[in-house]
Amino acid sequence: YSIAIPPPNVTGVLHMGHALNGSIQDALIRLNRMRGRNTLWALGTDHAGIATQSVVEKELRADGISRHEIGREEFVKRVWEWREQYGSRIVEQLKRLGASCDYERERFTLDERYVKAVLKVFVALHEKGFIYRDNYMVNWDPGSGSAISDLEVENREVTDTIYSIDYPLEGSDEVITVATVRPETMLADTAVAVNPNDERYAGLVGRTAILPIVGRRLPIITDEYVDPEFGTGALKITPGHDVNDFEIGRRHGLEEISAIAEDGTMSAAAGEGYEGLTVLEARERVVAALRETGGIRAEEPYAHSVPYSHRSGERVEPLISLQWFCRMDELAKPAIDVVERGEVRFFPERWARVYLDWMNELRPWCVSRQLWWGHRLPVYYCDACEETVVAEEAPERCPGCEGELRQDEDVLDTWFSSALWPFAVLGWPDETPELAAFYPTDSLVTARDIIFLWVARMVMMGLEFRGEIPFSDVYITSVIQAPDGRRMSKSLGTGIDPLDEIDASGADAVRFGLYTMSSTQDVRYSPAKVQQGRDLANKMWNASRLILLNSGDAVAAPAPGRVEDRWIRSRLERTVASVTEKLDAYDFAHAALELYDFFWSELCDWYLEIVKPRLYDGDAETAGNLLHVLERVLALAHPMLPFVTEAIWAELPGDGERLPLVVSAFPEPDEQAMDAAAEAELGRQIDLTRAIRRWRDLAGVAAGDVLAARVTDGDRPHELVERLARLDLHADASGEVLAAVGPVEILASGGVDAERAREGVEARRAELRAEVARAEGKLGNERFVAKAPADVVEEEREKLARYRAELEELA
RNA sequence: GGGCGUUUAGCUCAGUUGGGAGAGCGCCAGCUCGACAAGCUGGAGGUCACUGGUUCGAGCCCAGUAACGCCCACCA
Repeated sequence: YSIAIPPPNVTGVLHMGHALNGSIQDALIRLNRMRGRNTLWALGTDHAGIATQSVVEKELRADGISRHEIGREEFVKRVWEWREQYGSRIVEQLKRLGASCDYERERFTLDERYVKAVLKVFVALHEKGFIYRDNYMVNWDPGSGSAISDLEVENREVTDTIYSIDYPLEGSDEVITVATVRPETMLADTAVAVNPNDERYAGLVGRTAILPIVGRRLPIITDEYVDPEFGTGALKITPGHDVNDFEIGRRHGLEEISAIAEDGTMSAAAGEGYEGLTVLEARERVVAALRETGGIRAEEPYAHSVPYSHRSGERVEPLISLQWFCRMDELAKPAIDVVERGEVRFFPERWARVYLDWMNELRPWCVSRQLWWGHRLPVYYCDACEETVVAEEAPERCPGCEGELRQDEDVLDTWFSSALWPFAVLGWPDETPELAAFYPTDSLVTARDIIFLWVARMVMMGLEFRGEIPFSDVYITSVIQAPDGRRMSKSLGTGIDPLDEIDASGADAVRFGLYTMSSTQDVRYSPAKVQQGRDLANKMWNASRLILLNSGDAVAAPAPGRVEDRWIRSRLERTVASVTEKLDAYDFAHAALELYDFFWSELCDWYLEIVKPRLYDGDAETAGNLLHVLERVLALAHPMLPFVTEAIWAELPGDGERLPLVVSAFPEPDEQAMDAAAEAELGRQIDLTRAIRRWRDLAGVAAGDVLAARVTDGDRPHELVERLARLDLHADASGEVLAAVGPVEILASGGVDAERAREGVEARRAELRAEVARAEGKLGNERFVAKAPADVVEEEREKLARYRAELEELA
């Protein structure tokens, strides 16, 4: 059984997402390890190209140094130093959570062997023709000075001014009006397009417009892309700076002018008076120039979505750039199949649809980044003969002309290396024993925001390079929001540090809280659930102390005799079965809550209270039964609450051969111990106890008072009722009967206010009458009796009989 | 523009195949009962967003409406 951890960034610090994710993976790993499976939780960190480079760059800048001053080699050296110093922070933090990763085998995506894997994949995909170099429109992030992929772009709603601009027609006084929110891009316009079916412009097609300011002649062309309903129905075409215009330009063979340079300023192609200006300055100047000539017909505010870099937060500049791309269509096909066939399953299921919808629309992936920190492309150019060599090992000389070779400056997108994680973390491309034993992995536990960035690409690469799926289950965790429902974020000040929570309440408490919060939807962080976990851990400790301090020399052994002993074991085994089932189904919330209910209510509130007197008397059978239950419930709880269970486990009696709980056996539900009769019998005693307690409260009987009572018929209540409901069944049985609760008649005695008792009884009678009326109404409905299933009707009749009986008894 | 999710007790959330609405916290009342006040006992509190439909019966199924949230998308 294996899990490859989603490798945290080396720059990362543990946040609530990691804590949830780690708690879940750890429960799965511990569960399967205890089941005796050969288990690996592979650990490692991600070099995180842009993030890490920015952190180190920022540090340098604080010292007044730019990375360009010290050069690439020195800069990369500094990043490695940074990584040596801080890179293991998050790993240490995972330990505090109790994550039982394989810390001995920690990997890093820039390890020597990992680099080998990345280069091998790049070269192989290049040989297949999937990876190629092209001059193409990319998302340029001026913040990081690099191209980024479509997935690293986020669209934000922005209100800009939309300008309607008149382009004069050549040889006429007429104009054609186009609209734009980016007037500065007109400097690179090379056409005007209209819809082929737009009759308004039919006469203009084939004529020429004159680009204001610049004076360039623009052909008026037709393209289906243009929406005649939108604006004037005429569209200025800027193939160099707009994705759609680029496509249209390629369709029509238009000139591609790059008026904006990669540094975010206007290039020489923008023309005199514009070169060197920032985009915004250029915009102002273009608008001013147009105003002067009356070229602006209208300007109005316009809300639209604009691409921003997910990394740097700067506005993305679409521009044409020479980059390396990876064609995805053929890689996607098998990756679609395995999800459609259910070989890779998503939990919750609906994410499979999201995955498939995206996979069916895959466009080429821009994999090159203009950074220094990362896997440098294994691509070598010969300036002498223009040969390009793609090879894992750098060749000495150009194979064509023996000339000098120059390695490509770019590095790969970080997600390119992460895509190999499930097999590269196990040592691929070497055929290691780990790879043989643990690939494919079992569960991938991750957040939904990287389904495309990471999950999909791992499936594609796993199938391409191992011929096998990388994992069979993908569990998508909830997103944990701040308690007020906002995003948890550092900048908003809404973040909650899991380490602070661990300090305050303990790792088990935080884990329990996170399990109960986990859901199929987003949830708000609930400090109360963490407290519930802290209380449970505390309860486990105290209950264990009670048992261990009073068990003498007893050894764990199920006691056969008493109904309550059989009852608790039956409840235990059902809990074992149910909690296990929930864990296997990734239903951690119910697993945790069912454990809580069993331990708190059934074991502590009822069973311990029932057996206390015998335990104090040194009854070995009772102590043995308790130890038996305790051992099993500790083992059951261990995957979720490792610390407190292990600590108690160490205190259990034994001959010193007891293994640590972490490597002890996980309990299998024992069908033999499930005892419906015992459960029914004790259920009756508990109901009766609670009914009498309720009566006492209604009647205002002081908590400490023992009530005189007697039993009316042969159905004698168990002695536990007498004690837990504080009755004296051996008192003088001749007093006035104040009330009958089931088979128990409560007699008048000094401490009871008879009048108030009557009120209490009357309140209960009113409840019962309402229930009787409800049941009678239902059974009086002929159609219900005729159409409802027989067992439902029968059940209703039994209820009615029961309520009538109690109503009569309650004199 | 398309898709997905959510709407249940004051708060945060559960509610399996339709068959008398649940938990934790909070609230009220009462408890030094030899593990635990981070505890024990009892209790109050809900036209399950809205409208219509199917059904003997709907929190659950169907259709629609509203609000909130998320994802995807090239409309100047």
